[in-house]
Amino acid sequence: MYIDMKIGELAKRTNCTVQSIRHYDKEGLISASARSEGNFRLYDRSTIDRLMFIKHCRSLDLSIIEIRQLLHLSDSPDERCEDINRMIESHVIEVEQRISDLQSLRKQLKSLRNSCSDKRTVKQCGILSNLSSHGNI
Amino acid sequence: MYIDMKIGELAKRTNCTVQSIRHYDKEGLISASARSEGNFRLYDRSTIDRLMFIKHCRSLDLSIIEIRQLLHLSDSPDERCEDINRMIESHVIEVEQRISDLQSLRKQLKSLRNSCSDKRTVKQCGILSNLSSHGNI
DNA sequence: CTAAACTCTATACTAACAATAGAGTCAAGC
DNA sequence: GCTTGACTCTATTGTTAGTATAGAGTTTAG
Repeated sequence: MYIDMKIGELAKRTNCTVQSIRHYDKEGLISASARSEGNFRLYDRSTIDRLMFIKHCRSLDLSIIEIRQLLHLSDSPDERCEDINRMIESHVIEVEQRISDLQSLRKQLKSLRNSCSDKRTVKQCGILSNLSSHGNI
Repeated sequence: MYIDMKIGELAKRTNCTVQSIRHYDKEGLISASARSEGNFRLYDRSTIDRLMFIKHCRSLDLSIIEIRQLLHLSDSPDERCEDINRMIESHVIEVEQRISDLQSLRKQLKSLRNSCSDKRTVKQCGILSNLSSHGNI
């Protein structure tokens, strides 16, 4: 049951790179259950779950700091979970803000792109002249 | 006409910070027309335009490398401007990809947020248990 | 001439890793 | 037991576009 594995096997099983596991280790998100005589990290199976949790959070673009908080909270199962909700809520708001910034950016870029065709020279390029003007496009 | 100004005045006129101007200087996007006896950077007025151009590009999230290419191209006014068009085009595509990534992220976060209410404890928290499960939400 | 305001270079910091160097460890086969 | 190849270790550097310092030197107004 308590099979220890080295970092390479953990990496394969979780589809992480060895470096990022070491990184999470250094950041305190996971830790080796032991070290071999030669100082190799040895992990038990529960680390797989923990790492999958971390990967899932990262895929949602939660920061390492936020993940650390979540892992800390999950070690205090009787606390109220308002903090978790608040974190996710503010994360949603951030993401929505970034989406709307990017949408406005896309609009500007598209209008920029339409201001020139390939056949002109740089001197006549509508893109460059638009970028050079002080006002907005 | 050839009024030289020091970095602080240039910063005020362009609404850049002094540090970012020095940064652009180090990156080769702008350069001082001269130095004072005491080694202060002295800029002429045309640098204001150049800096506004840079700011405009940065507001469109063009990288410093891309801006350097644009500035280089605008020094070769007789070249064809395909490269400029291509750069903007691929930038649009990148931005659109990022938007769609973020939209899917928002969807996941919202569904996550709906999986728990404030009144529960961490132990019962739907968010944590969702993050812990291996599959997608 | 002094003091305040400004500027200089160089360095470290931000996020989340990836890449590398140089050294050491482990496991299998002979 | 020894070699060899695969693996792992720590530490350092790089990535982006700046921001924030430190400590020293310069300029300018009064």
